Amino acid sequence: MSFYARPALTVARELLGAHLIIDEGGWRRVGRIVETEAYVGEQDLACHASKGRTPRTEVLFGPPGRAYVYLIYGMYHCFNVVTDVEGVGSAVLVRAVEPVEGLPEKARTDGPGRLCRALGLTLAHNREDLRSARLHLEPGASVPEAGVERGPRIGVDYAGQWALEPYRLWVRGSQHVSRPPARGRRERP
DNA sequence: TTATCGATGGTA
DNA sequence: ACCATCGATAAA
Repeated sequence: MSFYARPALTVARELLGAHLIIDEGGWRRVGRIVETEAYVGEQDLACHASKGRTPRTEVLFGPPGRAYVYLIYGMYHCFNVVTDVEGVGSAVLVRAVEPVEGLPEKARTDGPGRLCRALGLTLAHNREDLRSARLHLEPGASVPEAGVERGPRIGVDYAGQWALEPYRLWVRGSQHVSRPPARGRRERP
């Protein structure tokens, strides 16, 4: 039973604090995951698997521990980790990391689109096995329960009641969590 | 500070 | 015709 062969919400929780490592093209970059979203299966109207098995979504139903990368709005990519057992179409979207290694000091890695741009993740990484040396995850310092905040997922208003489920998880107080306008209240020092 | 809008291309 | 986004711009 692998780390990924569990419900998306469980994996989303445990991915907080983990390191995302991409080592290819003579360039090693590492980010610490600070924000995730769980997409829990075919019944979840926000999950792409709810559209059924198509060439695009097939990877979601496949074995866990593979990458699901897709193009959104014609110009950005979103990086997901396929979760749960084979046959269940679920995944975890990585929404933000904090720069650890191999990234410009000014690089922004908050938000799924910006993080893929900064780390160089593209459709070329779709369906890639996450146990490879070039693209994998490693556990980092565990985030205590009190350090985890939860709320509704971003940008899935079309999903009706499913949009209200608190499947978005983030590390409390992280300066690298995405800040959508609706919530954009900057806490002062 | 919040609100609105357009870019841009795979997918169905 | 959508769309798990972002950045520019306007308004206040």
